[in-house]
Amino acid sequence: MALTVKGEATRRRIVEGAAAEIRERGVGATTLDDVRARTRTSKSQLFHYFPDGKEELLLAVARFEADLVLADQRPQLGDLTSWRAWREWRDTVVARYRGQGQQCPLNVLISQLGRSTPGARAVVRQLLDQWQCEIATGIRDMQRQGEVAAELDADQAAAALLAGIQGGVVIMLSTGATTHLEAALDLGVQALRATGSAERRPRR
Amino acid sequence: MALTVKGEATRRRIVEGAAAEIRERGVGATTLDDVRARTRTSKSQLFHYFPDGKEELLLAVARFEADLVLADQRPQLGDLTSWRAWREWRDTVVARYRGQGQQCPLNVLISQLGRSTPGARAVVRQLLDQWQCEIATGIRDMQRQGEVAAELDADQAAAALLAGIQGGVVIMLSTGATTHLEAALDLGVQALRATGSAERRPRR
DNA sequence: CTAAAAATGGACTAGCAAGTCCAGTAATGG
DNA sequence: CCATTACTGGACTTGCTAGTCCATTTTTAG
Repeated sequence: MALTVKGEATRRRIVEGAAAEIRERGVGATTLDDVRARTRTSKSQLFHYFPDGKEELLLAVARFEADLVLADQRPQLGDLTSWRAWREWRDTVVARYRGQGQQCPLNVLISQLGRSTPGARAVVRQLLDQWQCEIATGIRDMQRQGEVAAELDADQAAAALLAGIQGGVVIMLSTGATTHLEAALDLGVQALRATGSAERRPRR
Repeated sequence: MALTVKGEATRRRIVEGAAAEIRERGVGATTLDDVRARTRTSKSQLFHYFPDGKEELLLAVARFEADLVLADQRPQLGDLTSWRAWREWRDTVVARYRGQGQQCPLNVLISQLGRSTPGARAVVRQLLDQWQCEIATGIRDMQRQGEVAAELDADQAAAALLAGIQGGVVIMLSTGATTHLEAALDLGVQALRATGSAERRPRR
């Protein structure tokens, strides 16, 4: 079943429309008919491009959203090579999540899509993995520059930072404020910097 | 509509059964018939005790779960008056979430119930508020003892810690591991302690 | 140009889930 | 007691949603 140019475009339109619909109304409230109406397609088209129906479509949406989440942090994430870059990354993340409010790809993916099927869960795991890996790479770079203590476990620190971001976003969706997200990022980065400036007085 | 003793018991049975069902299968997959079967009740009983139907029942479940989340952290939370107590609290939280695996009241509340109605969202907000407040109280206590730097913003630190916990739990639900939760708690507490032992060299 | 493959439209089905209704049984209180 | 109120059982209705089916149009490739 090779896709023609037209078919490819239709398929993309369906995925993007479904993603938008889900962001606006939640996965539970989104029906295939909603997607159909929004993307100006017919039932048969939906099942033509996603033979396994809704489940397959949701998986495609999950992949789409996962790509978006990381893309939204480019180019800063992946180039955390100075405290200035860290600052810019922090600002980018905060601005992104403050701006989009309730319509959050990350939340849709992790809390809604990621719960349903093993496939979607794998997509989530891969996203988290990559995300954490890029943060850890940034930390190691700062260690190489002597800005962060060499003894510090970069993976653990990246894990904590990532957890703070996830939690900050989750909380934002309930409170509407980015306070917690900012606190987690600010204190997380601050803790990293502190290890560097304390180099002179090693504990052991 | 005053409740008799029997009525009270039935009502409670419904809420608890619904909560368990939702924890096991998710809110989206839980139907009133599931609850009915599990609690050995009839349709008319469900609507007798929750005239507004499913929505009202879900709100009751949300309140129930919110109480549980904090109760699970007692007595440590609310008595964070020594580093030993902090350590025990950390262990309690980790053990709880490691033990319950996918069946997580906190997640059900925040990610599933909290999305649906304004009422449920209010319940979530109140839970987070109280939680953060108790953490902040613990930090202030440590400040009074000189174990944490006095200049530190206790509310901001509590917010960051809370975000780390939320994120750690969310990540655990995708990965199955408590790595991130532990990293967030450990580094969070460690950062607090570090401010105390650095008292001698105030920055400004 | 023309057959095969891809894409599309939309009616139709089957099943499920929320909510309604009414009839009947316990409990309560004066 | 006995009338009123609370509680229970379960059949029934209504509406929606995923998924099916087939007829038709468009595109592709030889």
